[in-house]
Amino acid sequence: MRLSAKGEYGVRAMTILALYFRTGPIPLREIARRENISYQFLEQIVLPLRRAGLINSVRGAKGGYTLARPPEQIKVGEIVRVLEGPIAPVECVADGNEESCARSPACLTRGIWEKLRDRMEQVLDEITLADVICVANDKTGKTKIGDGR
Amino acid sequence: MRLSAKGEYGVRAMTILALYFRTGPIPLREIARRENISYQFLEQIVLPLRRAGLINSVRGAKGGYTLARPPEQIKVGEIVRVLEGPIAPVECVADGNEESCARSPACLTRGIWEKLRDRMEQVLDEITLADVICVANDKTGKTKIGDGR
DNA sequence: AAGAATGCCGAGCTAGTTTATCGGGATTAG
DNA sequence: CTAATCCCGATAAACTAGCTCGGCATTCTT
Repeated sequence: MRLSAKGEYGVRAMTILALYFRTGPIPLREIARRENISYQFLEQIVLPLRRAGLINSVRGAKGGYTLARPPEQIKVGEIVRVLEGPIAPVECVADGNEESCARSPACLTRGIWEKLRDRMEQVLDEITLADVICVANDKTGKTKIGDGR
Repeated sequence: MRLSAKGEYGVRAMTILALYFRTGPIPLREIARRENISYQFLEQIVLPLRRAGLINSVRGAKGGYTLARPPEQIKVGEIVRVLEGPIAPVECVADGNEESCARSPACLTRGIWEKLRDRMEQVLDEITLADVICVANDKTGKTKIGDGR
């Protein structure tokens, strides 16, 4: 039940971009250094993020990456879906798999995974990058993320 | 964000055992056949379940496995934890890892994963095997599992 | 007592995935 | 022109998931 490093690194990288949203493009090397991630691995991670339209790139010297939208408008769930595929504990409840499992006409366990999937999506889609970096400004440090409902 | 086949098969197998809870021990071959799982792979799955005390075994001819407790007293979360390890989207929020991440004194993303972990545990620990097989008896078929709050 | 049905268990194996690394090209600021 | 940066396909190393094998131990049935 784990995220891969790709997903984890991706969310961390997007968080850095959110912190510097108004500061102009941030180069990948900077992010790699700060988050202690292999630069070349990080390249592979931002590629799909850019293709998915979550970030923009500026080429050449003084170039780098910026969020394509303000932090309040980027949900963690979006990032995770781009890097990890559909959020689902088992394959048969991913995407638009509306039919029941092939193997069993009435799969008893399906309901478990549907419910788990829904709750996972709910959590990840209610937290935006703004929520994540908000904790950084809040010096109490105890604030629960995403509790503003 | 997927369960491994081990976890999925394990929950399916336990569901079968729940269905036949009062019928005496069910042999593994029977479960393997019904659920279309490799018998020898299933052997490896029930081994940790037995060691964890979730099921009992009866050796010899007419032997097999039974739930160690009635279905109402076995949570899906227990099964998943035995087969997949701690329920946590990233390693650093698994188990009793109370300290923040080693790499960053104040990891901004940690809160996301803690919240996701808590919700996942909540779902899996509120569904018992009795809830799962209950749907089998309820012929409306539309009943949401675990909605009895 | 024999034989069949079962559980118990360590070892190995294969294909795929994950996590990088390499090498080089394209673009742009200064 | 040069350094900094993004772009991107190919490859490699390590790991893991998902089985498979072989054989022993126990118990029921005949």
